[in-house]
Amino acid sequence: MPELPEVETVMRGLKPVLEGRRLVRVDARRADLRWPIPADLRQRLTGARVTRIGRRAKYGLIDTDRGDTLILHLGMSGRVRVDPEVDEKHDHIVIVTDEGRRAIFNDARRFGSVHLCATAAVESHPLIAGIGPEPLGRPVDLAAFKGRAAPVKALLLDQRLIAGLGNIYVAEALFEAGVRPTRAGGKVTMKERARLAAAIPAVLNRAIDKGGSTLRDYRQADGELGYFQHEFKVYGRAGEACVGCGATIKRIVQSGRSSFYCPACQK
DNA sequence: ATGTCCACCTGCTGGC
DNA sequence: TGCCAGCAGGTGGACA
Repeated sequence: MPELPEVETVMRGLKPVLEGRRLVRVDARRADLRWPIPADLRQRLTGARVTRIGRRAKYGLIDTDRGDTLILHLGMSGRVRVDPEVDEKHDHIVIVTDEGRRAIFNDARRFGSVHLCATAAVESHPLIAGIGPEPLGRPVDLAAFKGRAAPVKALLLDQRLIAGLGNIYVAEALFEAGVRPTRAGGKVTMKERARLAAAIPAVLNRAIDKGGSTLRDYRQADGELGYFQHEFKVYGRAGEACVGCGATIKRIVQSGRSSFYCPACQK
């Protein structure tokens, strides 16, 4: 589920559950996900009060009054359930607050991760230090495309250039900008870059808005992909008619991953 | 530096 | 509760 909008949705869902609350129990039910789960997770978090819920790129951030930040990555299949009625396979981390509310991190494929880091050092954490600027709340800068031979799809997926895009929203943003995923970054014109710079936050914000409304409806922090999927214009729609022109959406494989685009609308 | 590929892991779907 | 191939939202690290 997890590109920027899904992570944002999950963290927004956790905010009313965790923020300001004291954690009375934090358990890890296995020793590692993608990376080892900190052995002192329980010790450092039990009894701490959550001061802030945030996000950086696709990382969820939970700050505590002890100066620690829990850094959470959802990987490919990570989900968070709030106050679930039943346990599920792959429930790895359980957080219980002083109000008795529970947040459970479930990740079947275990590509997700959990780290603990001093709050003041989050931006210099090895996994976060190299990440590029956030695409929301400030202009997206695509100057780094200059001179690059790699396909624009690969550049947009590179978290060092822009934070938060994944396979789905890259496809959607490229469609909205009318640019084919195969174009070399350096050959994307200034005009196209400007369209892309506008399309990226637009697509992400629409997805967040959808997630938010679903979140309110279901009172869940479960960022399950599904909110926005009915609004995808190209992703997963190979063989279907383009919503813009009726041409058939194509699927190609770039560096082992699916790309979808309209051969007529995207140049 | 840049571009490309692989590995990590489980679950689901569709074809046979 | 059939089997197998192919697919899936990420990304660090190893290569040329």
